[in-house]
Amino acid sequence: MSPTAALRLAPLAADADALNFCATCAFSSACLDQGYDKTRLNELHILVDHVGPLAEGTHLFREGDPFEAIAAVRTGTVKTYVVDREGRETVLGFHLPGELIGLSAISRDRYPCNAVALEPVALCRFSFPEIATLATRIPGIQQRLFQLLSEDIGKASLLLGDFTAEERLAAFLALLVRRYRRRGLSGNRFSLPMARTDIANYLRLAPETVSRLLRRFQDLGFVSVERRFIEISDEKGLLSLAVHVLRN
Amino acid sequence: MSPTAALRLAPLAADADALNFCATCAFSSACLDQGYDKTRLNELHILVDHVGPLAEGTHLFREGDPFEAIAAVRTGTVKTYVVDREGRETVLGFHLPGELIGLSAISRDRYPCNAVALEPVALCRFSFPEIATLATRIPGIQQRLFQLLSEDIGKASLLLGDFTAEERLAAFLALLVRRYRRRGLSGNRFSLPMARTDIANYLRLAPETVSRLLRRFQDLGFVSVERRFIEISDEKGLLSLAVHVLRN
DNA sequence: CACATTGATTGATCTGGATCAGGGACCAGG
DNA sequence: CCTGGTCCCTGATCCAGATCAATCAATGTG
Repeated sequence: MSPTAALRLAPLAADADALNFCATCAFSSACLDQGYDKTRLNELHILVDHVGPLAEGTHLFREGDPFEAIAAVRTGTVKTYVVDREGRETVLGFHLPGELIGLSAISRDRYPCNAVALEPVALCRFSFPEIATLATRIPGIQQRLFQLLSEDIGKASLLLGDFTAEERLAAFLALLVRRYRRRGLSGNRFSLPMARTDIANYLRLAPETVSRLLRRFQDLGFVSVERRFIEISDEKGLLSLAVHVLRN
Repeated sequence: MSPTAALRLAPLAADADALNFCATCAFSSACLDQGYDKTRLNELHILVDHVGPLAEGTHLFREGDPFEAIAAVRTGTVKTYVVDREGRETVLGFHLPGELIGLSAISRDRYPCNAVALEPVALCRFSFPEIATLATRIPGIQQRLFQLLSEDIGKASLLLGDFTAEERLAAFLALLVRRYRRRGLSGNRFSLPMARTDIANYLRLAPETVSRLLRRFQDLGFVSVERRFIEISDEKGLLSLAVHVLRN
């Protein structure tokens, strides 16, 4: 598969393995939660294409590519970003296992940004037209799609307000912990999949500022950082710095 | 109607007037565009509740209110915002005629923010559960809803990147022009419905900075500002300042 | 009318975080 | 082993925009 065509639609492969995984992914779990029968679940699974693993650095799509599919991250981390004409990069988000990519493309016919694997990535790919058609027959799917789209609207919270660098980075880390934990992964001890520069471009900071703040958080005893490895030793402390951003 | 319950569902009033207006609003225009027959259009219109006019300062909903309906602005301007525990306000957006409010509440059962009328406002209100049900029967409606939700995901573009105050304010004004024009309103000469403070809280600036920049834009000959009235005399000029933000 | 209130403007000063500059740690390839 | 290339860290300086402060214009209000 060519590097830039990971979300290009391929012949469907609804094998036992894909089916098994997809019982844990966003859509089919919506079905299971609501007790849909096996026949309907199969209707869903036939739409799912199991992609990857894709090597670090592989682009899932690039800005302007025709929109064909959305995807759920199965393993690994995906960065979405845009680049301005001066070559400066704005990171739009990081997508961890269990999270969706490509929702913002639904309203256009092209992807509005780039998506790249930060580490080896496996995906569940869904043809959007097909899943939308299915959604007209299975209300649970439609409802879940509305929910997922709506969730994404409010996602940028830590970037909206006029917060300090310290508040934004603390919130970023605290949210990472929460997101990993929600998916059953280790929340307090993990490897940051993205470079300092990526964090900086996401939080609108200089990479130097990210470095200095991580050092400060470590001096405060909230985390310990060793290259890309981070251990959250005082989550409460982090949350207390992030309280204005997270508002709870 | 009580001030804080403007989006509370009331007995449906699908009178001739509402029906006439709603031929211009987001959902029914989706139907008309796709040539749906009159029977189906009536199915849609029966769900629409025609609200207002609501006086300036009236809250359509407050953070934490139970989510019941989304709404399209018919006339006037609505500001959505959140307030942190120190009382500082973050403006999430301004909603002009033809634009939707409440989409970010779909994924929860409560509104995640406040919405207030900045000038007298008239709305089209839709019960979300009912329109979702209708969407399972009319694919055009479902598709339009997916589109509208998806559009909102990418909306925050001018707040994401690390742009200068000048770039953000120029982009804000240029987008206002574009949004008014799209709805057939005068794009080059209009009244800013929001206070300087609101613009500042939206763009993460101090109100003083907004004042100074408006003055600078005036000195550059791009606009002329007189209290809340603004005339865009050199749109190209504004766009040239905003080019990094708008990326086209 | 005088008087208070609210929003906008302008000037003076301060500062958080960017930028500039220099190293150091780690890894890959030869 | 060395060597070049990333990525990361740390210190010194600088500046865009915040903050502080004063004034002014417009709109009530009794």
